[in-house]
Amino acid sequence: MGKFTLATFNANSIRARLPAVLEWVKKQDPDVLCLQECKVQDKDFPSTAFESMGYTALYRGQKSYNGVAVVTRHPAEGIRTGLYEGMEEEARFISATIRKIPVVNVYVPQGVAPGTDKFAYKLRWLKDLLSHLGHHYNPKTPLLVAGDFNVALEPRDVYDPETLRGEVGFHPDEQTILQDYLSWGLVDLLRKHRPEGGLYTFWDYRIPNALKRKMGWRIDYIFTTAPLVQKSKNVWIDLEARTAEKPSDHTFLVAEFDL
DNA sequence: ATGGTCGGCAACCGA
Repeated sequence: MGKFTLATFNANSIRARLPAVLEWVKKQDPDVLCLQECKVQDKDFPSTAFESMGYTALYRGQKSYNGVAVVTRHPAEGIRTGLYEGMEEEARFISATIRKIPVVNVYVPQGVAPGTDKFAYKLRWLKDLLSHLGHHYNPKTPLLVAGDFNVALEPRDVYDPETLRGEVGFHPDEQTILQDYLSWGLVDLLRKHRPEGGLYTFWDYRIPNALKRKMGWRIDYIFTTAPLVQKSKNVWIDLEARTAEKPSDHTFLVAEFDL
């Protein structure tokens, strides 16, 4: 028995957010932090900042866009980058085994708008991620899948479901695929613990005072399989992290386990 | 009230 916490955060540039992320890590002391949209090439990733706090950073980035990282204070093995063979540079997928638990961290394509090539790519990416999970893992064994999925699954996951229905991020074609993740055996840990609406992890910068006006989306997830659902003690969205001087458009989602 | 995002990176693109 022992406490184990995993958090996920779309940083929208790890370099712009580094002081806030370091402060959060220092305060919350997570075992594992999954980051998305690091927006930094590997040679410039601020790994020493995490190392000085006793963590190891695993990362795959590219210039300007995307980029994922797993920050861990335990040894990691079996590190994989790239959902597709030969597409590691896309920098949307990183996985590693930590304390014998496979951890998969993803930044799902945003999709732009239904009907576009990028939307079709998003749907394919979501399907291929589930295929990847099915090929490599078993829902009867421990598995953690975290990240920015860029999809709100249900009406309670957005501020105005009637208006937003059919838009990118709240489209039935996206939701149908994400529902297949649940059918396969993944559990949306936030919803195991917190069924109420109004819980969001993303606020569009383009909507003024979106946080204050409660105009958010819940598009970040921590999924896990049955053996870890049993050991899941609590899940929360950390809104205090949004009070930073320059907040990301997302905030931290945290899951605590008793392993 | 005649404005209204952010980050990367160098003119806009992506979110």
